[in-house]
Amino acid sequence: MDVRTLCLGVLSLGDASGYEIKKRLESTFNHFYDASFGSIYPALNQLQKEGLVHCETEAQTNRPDKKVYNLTVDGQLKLVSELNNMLGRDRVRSEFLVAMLFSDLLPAGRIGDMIDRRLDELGKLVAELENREMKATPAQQFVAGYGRATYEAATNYLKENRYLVESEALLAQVSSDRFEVPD
Amino acid sequence: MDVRTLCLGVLSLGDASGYEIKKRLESTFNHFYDASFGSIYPALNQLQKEGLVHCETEAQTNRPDKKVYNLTVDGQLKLVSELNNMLGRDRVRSEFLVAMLFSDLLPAGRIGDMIDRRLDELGKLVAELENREMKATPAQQFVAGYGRATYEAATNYLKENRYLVESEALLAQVSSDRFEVPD
DNA sequence: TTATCCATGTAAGAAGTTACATGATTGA
DNA sequence: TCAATCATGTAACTTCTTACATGGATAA
Repeated sequence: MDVRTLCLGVLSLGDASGYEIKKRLESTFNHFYDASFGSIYPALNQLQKEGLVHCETEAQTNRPDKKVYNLTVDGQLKLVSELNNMLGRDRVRSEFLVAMLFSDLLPAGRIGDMIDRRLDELGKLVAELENREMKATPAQQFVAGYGRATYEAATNYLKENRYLVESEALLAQVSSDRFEVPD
Repeated sequence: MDVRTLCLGVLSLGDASGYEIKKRLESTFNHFYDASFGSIYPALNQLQKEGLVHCETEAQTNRPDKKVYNLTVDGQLKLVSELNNMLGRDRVRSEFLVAMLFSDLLPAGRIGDMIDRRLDELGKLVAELENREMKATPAQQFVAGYGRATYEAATNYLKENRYLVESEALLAQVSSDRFEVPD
């Protein structure tokens, strides 16, 4: 999945400029995909060259012309074909889990802070997704609900199991076999 | 988080060669990080230049010498410092969710297949994590359990809500407003 | 008055993957 | 007989991010 396909997807929901595509990614794909302007603008130009999108320019005063893109028939077909080939596995990059894995190298208080921060983030994500589920098509509800379900599970898990990485007693046992504390 | 820090982390659990680091990533970090040989070997050489790891070469017959790495004191300090700065957000890349978001552009049967495949993958991940939780330190249990909790939540969610993207009736309503079916 | 919104684009750089080179041993 | 395991490394390539260029209008 590259930014080009992502743009085709957003455009299938309605015509948009590069700027608007970025905004819509933030509000709809937020929790499982994103892209910067530096990748979106070149992607759109390339899609246009390939005839997958069509562009109409609206003149504007005091700022660059707004270029509104829409899918061509070829673009629609391309999107469907890409969707059919989405067999890739999900990939997660979690600095939080890395830190937790090595929690015995950090002070217990620091771990507690990290978990609190994470719970806070999860709470915000859940609230946002709940809100999003209201004004959405069934497919959008499904995807937002999927995110909410996993975030809620993560929240509960953290609350119930944080003692595993915060207990000084457990930590001492393990870390004595690791780095020796210098004098 | 780059591959260099990942290598420092694995080495903090015990000395290892580049090859072994890859294997341990697969068995321990599998569900939230990975790296290829093409990034691990250069990372180790760079870490050695910086004095963060030390290397001992074991001669072998019929294959390249095995280079076993271990953390230096500087390496240990660097790892702790990196762990303290892990404030980055989790990022998920899910082709599955992208496909679901645009499910009204695909035949309902295809969506069903994708969900079945996904349930299968999730089942395998849960089984593997359950197994891993047995023979692990508290921190490793915590991280494996976190993964298991979210995968189980995803599994239940998919089973209970798949109708949202599989129902032909719902699909027809929505997609009639999107692409027109050509003759 | 400072930040954010709008609006597009380029260039340099970071960070990684894939594919290749080499090649014996072992298990299915 | 075919694939996987062990073992390191390089080079080409892909892909994306960050920072910059430009700059008025508007909201806090």
